[in-house]
Amino acid sequence: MTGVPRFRFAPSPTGFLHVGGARSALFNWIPARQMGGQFLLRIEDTDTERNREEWVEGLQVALRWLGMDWDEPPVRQSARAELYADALARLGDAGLTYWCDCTTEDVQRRAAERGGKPGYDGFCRDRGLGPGEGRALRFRTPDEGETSFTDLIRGDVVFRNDTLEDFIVQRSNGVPMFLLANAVDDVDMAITHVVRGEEHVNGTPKYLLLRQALGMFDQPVFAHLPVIVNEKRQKLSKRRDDVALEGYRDRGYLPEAMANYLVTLGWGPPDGVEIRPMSEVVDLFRLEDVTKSSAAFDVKKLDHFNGEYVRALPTATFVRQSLPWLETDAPWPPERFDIAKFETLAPLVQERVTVLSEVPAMVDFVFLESPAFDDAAWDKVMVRRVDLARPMLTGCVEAFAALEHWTSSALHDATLAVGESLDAKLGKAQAPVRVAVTGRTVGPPLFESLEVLGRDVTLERLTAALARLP
RNA sequence: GCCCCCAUCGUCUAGCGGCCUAGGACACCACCCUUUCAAGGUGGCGGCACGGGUUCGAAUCCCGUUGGGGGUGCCA
Repeated sequence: MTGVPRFRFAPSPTGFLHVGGARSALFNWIPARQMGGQFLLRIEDTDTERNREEWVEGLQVALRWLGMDWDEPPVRQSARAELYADALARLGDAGLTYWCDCTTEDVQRRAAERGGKPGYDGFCRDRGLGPGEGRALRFRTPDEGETSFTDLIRGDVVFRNDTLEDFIVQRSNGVPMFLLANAVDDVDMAITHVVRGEEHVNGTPKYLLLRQALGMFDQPVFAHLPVIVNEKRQKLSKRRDDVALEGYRDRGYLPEAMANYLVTLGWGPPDGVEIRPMSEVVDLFRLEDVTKSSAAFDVKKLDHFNGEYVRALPTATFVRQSLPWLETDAPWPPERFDIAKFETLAPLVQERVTVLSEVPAMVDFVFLESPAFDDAAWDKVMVRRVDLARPMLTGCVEAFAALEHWTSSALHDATLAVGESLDAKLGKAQAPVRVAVTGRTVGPPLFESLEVLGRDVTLERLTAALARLP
């Protein structure tokens, strides 16, 4: 293999990019960048009934979001029919294909009759059928010998050719099948490294046979990645599992955190430092080091990564990144949002969220007309401890009103003093004030929050809460 | 059924015959810090699936068992 290494990610646009696909893309992009090679995109959209144009765009948006770029315009299989037709003609001329009019039902029935073994039995191999309605083209696999390849992750993999059934290369509607298009394109695109999910291992000998039949005897370097599974150890499924990358983006996961986490699924850096910039991963990564066993997608760990990345953000960036959750679909009327107030609280909020979608709930008390009271919080602090809540609130109304300077430290001291007069430590004493003003028992530091809120609103809320006390 | 593959804490991993009394991370528990909650700090719990070999010595090599996964489409 000469020239620069060429990797490719070849998704089928049948849905959102899912985490497994994203990791496959990453495991192509990373070594490509490390080796100074190229990373290419190929849209495998031969099955027109299942493809949708919006997914094609969505795939690219998601890939870019994760920080990947590609070196040539994406190749669209739907636009390369002549290439496949030509390859098919060559296979036909070489006598390596034949027409078959068996339906799926025929094949299954015969398989059941001879002992429940699925797979095509070569029924039409020597019937000499010509093209026609309802007839698909099959590739004649060798009856003897074996086909093998070397896999960076799995080592040598060998298949006996007689275990390979004659497979379809062109459907009866004239559209070429995956394996054919895949093989033709990899040759045409001069792909040197095929990195993909382990679900493709069984198809690899067929792919290789096709390449050979087309005159390409050099093999690409293979790396079949272990599948990503759910907590029940099953392959991640679009229907069953939460796998859409867009979903994570919409919940406020940062792309850097997502990409970083994905990379730790099946691979670990030699020094054990998992959270690190992608540039370092590019330096350290080796396909040979990828694990052979499947890895479970662990949202808890992803959350941890994301929290780390969120906290590492410069505050200004955190503010900017949070804006989508604050300006649209926020629980308050848009005109009540005040970015200056948010900026003041931002550093405190930043330390307390793991995903950006949690930001609004952290600051909603600032922008809501009146706080959104949490029933459990109200009951716990205001009802069950009304003995403390009433004098606390009463004392704070008076003390806060008398404050010379409306600052967090002055508010702290005043609250502390009121609490001490009631023999309550600050931890207990601040609770009724917090619930009265924010509606919750948890949130950003209280006195900074009150400072941002202002004296008028604070006193108003304390008074209102007092009136609601049982 | 057949084909391919896998097997270290609950999870992600390090380990490539002696450095392993098996290391790290997430989660969990405890404590510290503390105006709530986080964050942070300290400590703890917890694993080489099993059985045979090979070897002076095995988590590491070989075989088997068991368990698990992927594939088996006129999807990709």
